[in-house]
Amino acid sequence: MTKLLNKNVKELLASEEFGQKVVVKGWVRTKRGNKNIAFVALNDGSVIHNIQIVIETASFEEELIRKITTGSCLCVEGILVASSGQGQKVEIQATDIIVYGTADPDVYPLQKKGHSLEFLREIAYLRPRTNTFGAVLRLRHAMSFAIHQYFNDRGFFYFHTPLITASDCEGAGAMFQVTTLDMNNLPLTPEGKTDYSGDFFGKQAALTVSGQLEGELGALALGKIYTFGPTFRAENSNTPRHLSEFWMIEPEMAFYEIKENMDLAEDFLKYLIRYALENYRDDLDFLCKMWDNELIDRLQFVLENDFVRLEYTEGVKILMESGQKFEFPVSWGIDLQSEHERYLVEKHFKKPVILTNYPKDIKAFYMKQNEDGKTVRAMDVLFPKIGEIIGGSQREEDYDKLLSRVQELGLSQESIWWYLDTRRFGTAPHSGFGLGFERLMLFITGMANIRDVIPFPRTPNNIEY
RNA sequence: UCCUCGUUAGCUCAGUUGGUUAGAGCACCUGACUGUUAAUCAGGGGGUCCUAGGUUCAAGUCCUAGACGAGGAGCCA
Repeated sequence: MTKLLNKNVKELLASEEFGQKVVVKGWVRTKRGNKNIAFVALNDGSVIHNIQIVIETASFEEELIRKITTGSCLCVEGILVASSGQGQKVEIQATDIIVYGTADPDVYPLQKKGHSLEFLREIAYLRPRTNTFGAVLRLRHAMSFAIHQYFNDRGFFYFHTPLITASDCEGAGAMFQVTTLDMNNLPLTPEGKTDYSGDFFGKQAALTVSGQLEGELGALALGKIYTFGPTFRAENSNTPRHLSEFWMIEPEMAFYEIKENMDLAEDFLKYLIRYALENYRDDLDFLCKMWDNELIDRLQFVLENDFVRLEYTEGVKILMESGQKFEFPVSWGIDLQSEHERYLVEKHFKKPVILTNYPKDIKAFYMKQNEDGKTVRAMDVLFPKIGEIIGGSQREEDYDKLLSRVQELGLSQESIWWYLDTRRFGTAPHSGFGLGFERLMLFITGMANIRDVIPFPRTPNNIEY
């Protein structure tokens, strides 16, 4: 029995076992040639590059060769040889070909020439087969893996927070309701409101908008934890930076103060960038060439430079003294607009900026209050091109301070009694932050629209695939 | 949700002050070419000009409404 080398395209391209009999399976990107010889560029998703299959047409049925069109799927048996052509080092001289699946050229939407990203979004079920999405999706995997690796190596535990939560919890944005009630015949309370007592959970429930509050419980038991899971926002946001369903990484650390929190955020982001550059350079080079010529330089730059650490008050001062005309005027106490963040990051410092100590009135109730009575220990990491990539803070661990803040803001104590209780039982200083995974992917890939860094984007009015 | 722009062949787009039968490149099909590199060359087929109304002798072109898409803003990650 002949020994067959069953390797993927990535492995075959790196192989030098010329003369070896091999089998390769994949999808046809292009076919070209003439009456006597055909060249097929075959890709199996393992790597951005294709392997060239050389077909002496005389050795095969004409009908078989006709079936080999862009998008069709093949199993090719052949000999791995050094290429006599210019474009590649190795190629496969085909001896046997099975067409697993044809792709009728009249109706197959993907062509071997360029498509717009907007068009590819309309055929999201096929776009993973393109070079661009192959690269993006391999990098998406790489970043997922590197995130687990980073935290695992540093003693963090992966902590699973619930996706379905009681809905009247505080926090960001509108929520998607989860119910098994008959929407066409809702039970009503005597006051005429929906009666949830007969609903699946016996009360109103929704998809989570953040795992942070539960994550804090984990940190106050296991020390250092991180979450990495989907979150859901029912906001009607139509921008290149927002999704209705996105993935978030939320580390939470007992005994970390804001400074250590910042150090972790910076080290973490640099680790991920370095991981991509060192392990997925081919995909980055492709994306750099095709979509964003400054991608590699920008990644290198962020990697090599310290992030600027700046207090909100200082930032506001810089903005007010800048002489720059802003659409929204700057004064102490305002929430910074995109234009302000962009000015600080892209014009003034030309580096990533970590902005800290925001006015308490524009930040969440759980952030640790500073002694000045005006600010809280929040930190936002601002990146060039995409703006806020991380938001985090040291958490308020003092029960009375936290409770008074909850009351000030008129939040419902009943729904987060368990969260407040952590400050009654063995409370500890702790900190954490949230990283939007797709925001990270925008930065890593250089893609401009967040719908192009997730396989199946969920946005208002978009749920076909 | 607000503002701006857009929607013409499978894809990317052109289409002049409203005027005869709506064009190009690529893709596809046919043919040519002994090794191509998003192959090349020649020929061919392919259109609900987003939808519905309206103005006009005449609408892809002007008006109104709607649908969809993109960019910016807000919300945020």
